[in-house]
Amino acid sequence: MAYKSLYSACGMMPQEDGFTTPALPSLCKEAVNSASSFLGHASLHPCFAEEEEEEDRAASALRIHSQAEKRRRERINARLSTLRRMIPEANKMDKASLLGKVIEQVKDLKRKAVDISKGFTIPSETNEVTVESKGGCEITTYIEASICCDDRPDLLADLIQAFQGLRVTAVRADMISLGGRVRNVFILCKKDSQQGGVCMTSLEDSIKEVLARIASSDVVSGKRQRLMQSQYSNISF
Amino acid sequence: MAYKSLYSACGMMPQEDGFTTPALPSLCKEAVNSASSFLGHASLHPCFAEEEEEEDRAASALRIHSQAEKRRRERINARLSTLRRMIPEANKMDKASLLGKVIEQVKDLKRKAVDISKGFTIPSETNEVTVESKGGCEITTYIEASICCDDRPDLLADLIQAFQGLRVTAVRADMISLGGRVRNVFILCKKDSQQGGVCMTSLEDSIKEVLARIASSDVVSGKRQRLMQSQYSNISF
DNA sequence: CATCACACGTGACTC
DNA sequence: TGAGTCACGTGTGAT
Repeated sequence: MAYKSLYSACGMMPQEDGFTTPALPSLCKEAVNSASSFLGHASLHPCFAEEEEEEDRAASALRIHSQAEKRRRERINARLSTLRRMIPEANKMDKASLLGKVIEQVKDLKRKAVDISKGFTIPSETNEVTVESKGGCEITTYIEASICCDDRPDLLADLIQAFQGLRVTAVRADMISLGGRVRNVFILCKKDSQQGGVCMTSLEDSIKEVLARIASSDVVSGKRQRLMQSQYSNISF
Repeated sequence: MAYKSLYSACGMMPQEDGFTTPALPSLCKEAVNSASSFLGHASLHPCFAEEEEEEDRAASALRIHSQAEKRRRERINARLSTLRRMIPEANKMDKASLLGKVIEQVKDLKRKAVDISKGFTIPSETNEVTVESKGGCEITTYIEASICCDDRPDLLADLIQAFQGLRVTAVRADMISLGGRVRNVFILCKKDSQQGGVCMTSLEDSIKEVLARIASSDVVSGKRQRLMQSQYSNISF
């Protein structure tokens, strides 16, 4: 009975959904016609006569099935084209390549978001100093230096003075203060382009040493009351 | 001739790829057998005899075609699976719903990234000062103040001093310096909890005035050479 | 029972 | 022409 499936409901072909579909004329109607005429030609067997009444039901079931499947395809393809609209220059790409680009995008956005919000972590209770060399471009290299310590009015001035003394300049700085504690993250690079003058690791060590000294010099009393005074701290991904 | 497509190469069914496929047995072989036997029954037409030799080629063409199509499906589904792995709790979702979630994720990440990097826009050529009251929580209100001007060594010190004079404190600060220009964004709140002491709009006006004065006081010569010294500036979405 | 979602094979089209 | 992509209809299992 499998050839019965050739009696599909190709009678209606909506096909007026032109968003990305190349509007195939779907020549299966001819196929059905030729096959049915051939079978009609071979309908000399009387054993096929009593199946006429259930063919209608089967045919209508197949028709609504194919319509549902078409709707499903349209749903998926609609999502796919809005996704294609969101990805730069993905207008003429395979579905697979498009999805690959989407994966890349999501990974990239997540990584960027984490990178950006790295310096936004809430200041911790313990003093912390990290110095880390970042890649940078081929001309200059960058150093990411972070310090987490008690806040005080002249902390920033001390840091600036320290950077000037080390002949590095901050091209990027993030500071978040919360209840007496502060966390600063700087992206530093060498001041004048005296590349290769001093060893990179020794410069990092110097920065680390200076920052540690600044962090531990709490002039004011150690602990102040901690109050959640900033809504800008809970950036979660 | 469309029924010729029933002679497909269902003889080999690899089907050993089980990652997500429920391993359908693909009963089209029965369909082919029944159909072919039926056609064999009706092969009383001698005009079908000379087509035997080209049926092999057509069959093999169909086989490699279906194999290629299977590979294509596998590629798409592999991307879909990795995408499903990246979206939280999308393990049991339709393809369409999964793609919807992906769209949502991408939009959300882009929006968050833009929100975060709002203060991180590259310093512009013209001086700009904006002061804007942000919502904050019910206890304190925040003021977002940004200044874009020429960079100079004591700019930060001037700003800090100005904020101290206005009795506001920065709970959050972003600074980006690019080629002699700098853009600073501060989230300010009143220093000691003297709420309602001064009118909010007059405080904003004072901040704006002070920042404008600081921005326009270029002690050094106006234009320095602009060099692209930071990779952290071109955050594009 | 119907409905839904999936994989499959196939015809049409493009490069 | 041959490899690759797409939409389509269909069979099938799950809910």
